[in-house]
Amino acid sequence: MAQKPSIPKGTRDFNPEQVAKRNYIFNTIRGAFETFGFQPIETPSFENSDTLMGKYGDEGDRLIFKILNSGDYLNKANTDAYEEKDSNKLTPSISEKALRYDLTVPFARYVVQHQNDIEFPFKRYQIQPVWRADRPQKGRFREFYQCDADVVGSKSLWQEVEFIQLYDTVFSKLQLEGVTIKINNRKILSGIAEVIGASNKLIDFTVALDKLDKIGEDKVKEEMLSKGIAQEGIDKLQPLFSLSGSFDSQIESLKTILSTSNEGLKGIEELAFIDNAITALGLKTATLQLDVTLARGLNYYTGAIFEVAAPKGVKMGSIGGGGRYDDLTGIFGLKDVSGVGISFGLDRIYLVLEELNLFPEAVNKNIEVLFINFGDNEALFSLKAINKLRANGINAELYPDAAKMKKQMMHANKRNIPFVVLVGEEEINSNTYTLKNMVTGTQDKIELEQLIETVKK
RNA sequence: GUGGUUGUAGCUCAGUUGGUUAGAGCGCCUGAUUGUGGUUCAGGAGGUCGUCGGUUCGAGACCGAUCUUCCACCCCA
Repeated sequence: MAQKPSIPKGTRDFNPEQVAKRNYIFNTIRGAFETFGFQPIETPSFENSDTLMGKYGDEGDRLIFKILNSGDYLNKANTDAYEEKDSNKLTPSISEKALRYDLTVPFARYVVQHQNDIEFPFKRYQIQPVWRADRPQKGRFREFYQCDADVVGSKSLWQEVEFIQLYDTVFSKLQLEGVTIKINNRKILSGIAEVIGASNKLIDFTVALDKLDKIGEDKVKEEMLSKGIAQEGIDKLQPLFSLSGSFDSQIESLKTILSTSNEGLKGIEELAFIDNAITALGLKTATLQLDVTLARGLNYYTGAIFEVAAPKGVKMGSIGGGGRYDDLTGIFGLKDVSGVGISFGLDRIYLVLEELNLFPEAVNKNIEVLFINFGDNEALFSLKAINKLRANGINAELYPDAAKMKKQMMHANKRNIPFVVLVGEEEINSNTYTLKNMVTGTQDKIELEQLIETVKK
């Protein structure tokens, strides 16, 4: 009757080694967040559907996991929608809750709900799992962790500057050198759309533009044309496709292209400010790159847009993203609270570190000393010593059963425990301990203090 | 949501045009060795071939459905 157990597609179990590695990343990110002055909050795994639906676009709505109502949900279902087999119409009547899709929208909800208790500007960080009903593929899961840091209540561009430094700090600490922090600005994208007369098709326009390095110039033009953007408008984009070179020179070219758009010029000004600051401050290992084709999260970003690409040669989608949203809390009724934030994709960073072999050896907090169990008298004597080792910060344990010695040694070996201590009748009588080094295979009969010293090294 | 791909022992994989009791390496268990693991030697256990159904005298192999894996698209961390 035993059924073969399994877990849902796109989810994973983590063994002790994997958890240790994940914690290493979590701790690095958390440490950086805290030194930058962010404070932690947590929100529920699931929210009311109204809070999430409609915030991520149609595509986003499709990817939100809906939770079926409890009880006799069909009884209260929208019968018309049921008859018509209209899932979108039926869903709200049978599902009132949904799993968190990201950490930004729940944060906006949090800010609005607790606005009277929050001292602005409010810098919060949040490290929790999110869920998406996506088809899994490389670096894409249905359950994964996001590590977000956001500031609300300040329009200062110094925040953008700090976030770029935060990215640089975290990836440098993780020894992940050579990441590219791409930056763009929604205002520039709006400006370009305005210049080519496609203001009302901003999303279609940017989605197509975003694919430039993937499908090439011709295909991008094709897609724009098919979305109803006029040929003469597309012709005006020509200088954009050949845009290259340093941050500065791209800025200069953009000034020409966007000379007739006030909004576009504003975007350029913002980017120039950020770039000047970063140039003056310097980055440790990351590179800041202006990428006008970068178009993410347009359903709520209004200013800067960030995306972090793994070092060259690593095939992986973005390992971080973020941006400024001037009115995210507006949809929940709180106006004029500007926010800006970034996110780290833990699971993808993990894959990248694994691929590049960048996890430190020491992440695995293993037991260091195993005491062989020879019987109750010896066990009691051993535990007294173990208590002293533990008090000295040494991870030590006693094998629980007085099993065959071979079995106990084998256990130590399989767990990669570096030291084994043998305490039998002989040792008890002379108040000594036989310490065996499992790597070299050598062993010595020594006193407890000496044992502690040896293991500590 | 669209297209493709994968599934055989705990793990990595073989398995000829459908033909008897489905194999290997590694791992696991027992012993050589009752206070010594990692090496060696001897022996041993372990599979309803993802699941359900169909074709056939006969299916691990062929067909269908379904689940799962990985990949691309859409979108995204």
